[in-house]
Amino acid sequence: MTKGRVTVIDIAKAAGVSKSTVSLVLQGSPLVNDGTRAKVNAVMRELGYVYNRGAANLRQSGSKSKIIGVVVNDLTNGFFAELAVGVDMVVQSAGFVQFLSNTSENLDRQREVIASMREHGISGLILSPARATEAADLKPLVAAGIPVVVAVRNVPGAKASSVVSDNREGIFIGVQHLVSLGHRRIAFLGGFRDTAVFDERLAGYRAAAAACGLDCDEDLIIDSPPSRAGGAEAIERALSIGDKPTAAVCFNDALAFGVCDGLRARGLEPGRDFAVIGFDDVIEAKTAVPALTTISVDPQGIGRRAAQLLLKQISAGKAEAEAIVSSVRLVVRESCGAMNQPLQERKQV
Amino acid sequence: MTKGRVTVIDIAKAAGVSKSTVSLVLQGSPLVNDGTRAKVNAVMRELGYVYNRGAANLRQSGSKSKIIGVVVNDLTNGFFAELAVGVDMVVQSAGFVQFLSNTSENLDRQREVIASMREHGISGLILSPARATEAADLKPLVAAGIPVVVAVRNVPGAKASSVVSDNREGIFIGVQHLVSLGHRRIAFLGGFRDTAVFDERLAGYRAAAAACGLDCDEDLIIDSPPSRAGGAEAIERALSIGDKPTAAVCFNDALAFGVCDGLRARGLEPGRDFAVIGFDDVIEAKTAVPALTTISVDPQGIGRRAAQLLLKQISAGKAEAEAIVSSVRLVVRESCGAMNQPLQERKQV
DNA sequence: TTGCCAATTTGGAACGTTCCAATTAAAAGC
DNA sequence: GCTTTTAATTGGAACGTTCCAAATTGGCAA
Repeated sequence: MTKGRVTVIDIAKAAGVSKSTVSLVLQGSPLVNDGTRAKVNAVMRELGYVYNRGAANLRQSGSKSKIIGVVVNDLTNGFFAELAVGVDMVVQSAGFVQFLSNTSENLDRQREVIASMREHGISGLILSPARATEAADLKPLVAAGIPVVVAVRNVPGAKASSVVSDNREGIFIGVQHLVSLGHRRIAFLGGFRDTAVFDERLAGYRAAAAACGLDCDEDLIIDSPPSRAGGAEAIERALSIGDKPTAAVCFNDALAFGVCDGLRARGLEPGRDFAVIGFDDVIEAKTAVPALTTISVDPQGIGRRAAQLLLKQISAGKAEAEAIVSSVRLVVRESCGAMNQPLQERKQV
Repeated sequence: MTKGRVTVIDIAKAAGVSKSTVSLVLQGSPLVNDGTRAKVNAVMRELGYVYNRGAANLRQSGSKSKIIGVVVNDLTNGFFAELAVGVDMVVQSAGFVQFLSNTSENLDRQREVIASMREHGISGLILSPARATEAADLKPLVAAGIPVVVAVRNVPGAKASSVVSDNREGIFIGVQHLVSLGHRRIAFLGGFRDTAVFDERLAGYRAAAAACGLDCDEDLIIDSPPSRAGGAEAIERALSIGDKPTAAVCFNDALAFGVCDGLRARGLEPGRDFAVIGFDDVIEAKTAVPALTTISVDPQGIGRRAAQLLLKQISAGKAEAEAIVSSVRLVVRESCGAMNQPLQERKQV
């Protein structure tokens, strides 16, 4: 209840030392005598001192702010929430705090948020970019020597590190699984064609088709918004072509649910009459009916790895960009129809 | 690519004015001549100036930091993620940024995180407290005159504002609904007895029982961890008593799912042989089988309100504590059995 | 001319820390 | 006893901003 806040000078006065000594104690310097250190610490506790990081950052004007920025495109989505949690885990235990903001896929907001974080002197940024983010959006950051790690979605051309899941491989094993269940006409449904993730997943589809000797009919590749509604729309189009598919790999789980809706609207039961595979393994995937077969990625793991990479770059001063791909795995549930097969066949999967 | 970062003094030199003038421009003061302002702004853009909020905060040593801290107990849980998003929405549009951290229900971590936020000079805190948080944990904050709003869970005895959902009313209407479906033996399952939320919900249960003329048998009140496993355990105990219940209101949705598991393990089908009502309306509630009848609360709305309240208190300098209760509503789905009833009866619900 | 007013602008002194060079105190070497 | 070494401490100058009181304009009435 003194006038203002209690500063290092107040501590110094009360402990009978100089402010410099108090500062040394604060930084855990070995130069200071144990007795003095104890005394100073005692006084600090007594007076209820709280460290002013702002002032400290000002002086040691560098990347020592102990703040790392985290910007995600959709925190409502459990996937990205998990990502943020993963980041928080490693960031917190390294004594940093995280500035977290949500852009809701809005590029302008993303710019604002990043600018604001710069003003606050973040020492690094982890970004799960909003759709259509360009390298130019990250340019000022990297130019200022602030390490940036993009996660989940790549930003083409950006000179930043990245941690993304193995999109190509994921769709590849999905298609492979469907082929092993006897499907030959397999559609690739959903997603925006102008995104890097789409490209990678489509590449996986093409590679699998080639590997399994399927003819890769362009009619079977259908883009649409990666949402539930987009899924219903996509399956509608897929079933309107001449030589109909009997199975589909979907851009993500939300879209796969929409595909299930669309199938039912046509009187087809997903998992029995048509095989569906999603991507992401969101939390609802296992409780939905039918339970969704999907490609599981580990968002929390991606978050952790992104944070580790960022911290490494921060402490290294300046490291060159590094790209990590996080592996994925197929989770077989009901929507692919595998559960309908006789047991001896299922064991082969 | 000059030596260090570009400061207000660099701008002043380049624009041929004094640093004070630049500062005035920065703050949008009406004192400065339009021509000068334009000139300064141009130079700032040209030199790539970035505002140093840390330095500013240092001078105007007050609650002007434009940072608000948000601490949630479990970001993995979609409920709290939504809360954070709600907060972010209003906080961002007020020109603040949010420091978000996750405590994972860990009290020590919560303390660390709050301390860290204080060091960074947050101008307010929104806290969804970890279990067993005590008023003492918030004491230093409020003593320092930092506005605090607790959300979702109340902290008994804390001199802080709060935004919580109407727990009492929620369980009340849940029980009432079950009674309207003909149930007389209704259990209250799950939750930790030492929490404020438990008390409120139990009070709702008791009030509804009294209002509907049920005999409120203490055997029907069973506490357990509010998790899926805890639900299975709770229903097990509930069905082992002499005069078995035919329905249950559950502490939350996760627990309700566990109750469904436990019922099935006993050969009972939830929704047909036993009515189950959850609380929270998590995202899986509508896709589960049977779809869960539950009390819907609006976490994003709570977040928004909490943020608005906090901002109000920040700008007001010092306002006294205020308590907001956020209303809830019953979402009737399948697990309560209402869908099995003839249509004319359902309309009464 | 002189004085006065409004409109702009400005130099320093903060803010709370860290860092540097310099100082002091005590111990050690000759 | 005198220098040298080591250990511990210290004052003052930064850091980049805001704020205050004061100064500089130009116009305009007396």
